[in-house]
Amino acid sequence: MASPRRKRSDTEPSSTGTAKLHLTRFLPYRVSVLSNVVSHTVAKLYDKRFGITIPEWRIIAVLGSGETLSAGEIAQRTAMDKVQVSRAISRMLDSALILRESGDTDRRKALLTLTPKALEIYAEIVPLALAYEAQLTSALTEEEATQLDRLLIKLQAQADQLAATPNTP
Amino acid sequence: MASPRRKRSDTEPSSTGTAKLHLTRFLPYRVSVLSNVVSHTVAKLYDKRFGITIPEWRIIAVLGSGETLSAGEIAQRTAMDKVQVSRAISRMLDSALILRESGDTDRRKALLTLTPKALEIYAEIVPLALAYEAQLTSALTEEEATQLDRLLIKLQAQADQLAATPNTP
DNA sequence: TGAAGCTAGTTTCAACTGAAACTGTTGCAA
DNA sequence: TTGCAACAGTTTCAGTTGAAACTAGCTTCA
Repeated sequence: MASPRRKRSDTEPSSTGTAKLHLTRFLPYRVSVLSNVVSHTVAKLYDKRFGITIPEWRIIAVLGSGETLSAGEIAQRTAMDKVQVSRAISRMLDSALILRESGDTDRRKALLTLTPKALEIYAEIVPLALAYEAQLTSALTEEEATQLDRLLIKLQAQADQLAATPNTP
Repeated sequence: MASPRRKRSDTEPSSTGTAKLHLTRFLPYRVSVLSNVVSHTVAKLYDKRFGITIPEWRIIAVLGSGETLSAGEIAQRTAMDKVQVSRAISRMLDSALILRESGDTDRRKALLTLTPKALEIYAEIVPLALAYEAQLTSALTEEEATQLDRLLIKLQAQADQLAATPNTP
């Protein structure tokens, strides 16, 4: 493998002082494009066969083990905001995918459980989802898959931290 | 490093026939969450200081070198659809960030160029964008960054192919 | 107690989105 | 030529989104 003397960076300070940027090498752009294609493909999978959206699928995914959670807990685990969760839940109530009963100790918290119908969907979707994931990673070696796992964890941690930082003054 | 005997997969065929899935280990979900955080952070960067959206920024990015492109070419290079591009352009015309003149040879194609004002924004944003990218990858070693690059390319290629495949019959 | 301030979840509003329909332009073929 | 399919870009429509305001229930502490 030829190894370039120095990693060719996007930065090109150039005598004029104007740095250049190639979108196709810009990490945020690349991640966004990848995410779009993947989400779109996966959404088609869910929607076509079961008529559910990604937020609904995520809720089914976290409740799929039979657990009972509040809307807030679902929001945390699915990385969605509470508005999104609220709306997905109301759709799922309409389509009888979820049961809601208010808690005894705290009546603000609604306890949410999947209906048998939703559990069936879960049981059907999971293999499809995993099959897609397997196909996606089939282009990688076992070692690369492990690397990917580690890199994603690191990037996510760093992205979270940078997002939390108010603003580089 | 302890190496697990076998990669612990999400699949859990289990005697009942119901596979399980942990959202937090599901690649499409992970990529989506990462993309959201990153995009959100970056959008704040653009929006706060320059009042532009991500589509507008992308257009500025591809035209930033001074090139003249048609809307269709912009759509291709930015991975946005033509509707998104059309709308971004009309906003940019309003805010005097872009110039449009119809081509001589084909009057359907509008030739688009950035105004000096937009070029200034470009010159200001690029360092900020690159700084963010640098911070994001600062958690990685040089080698890891190279791996990431390779993995993203592979994943994108595979995702594109799977998206193109009509439907696994 | 009970006023003030949390927290959980919902609603509202204005902006954004994608798919499909549409307008105008070009190229090709009869 | 004219007629028609293909193409570039725009508009429409119906739905989705996120931020902020709001309602309702809980907690604290004077």
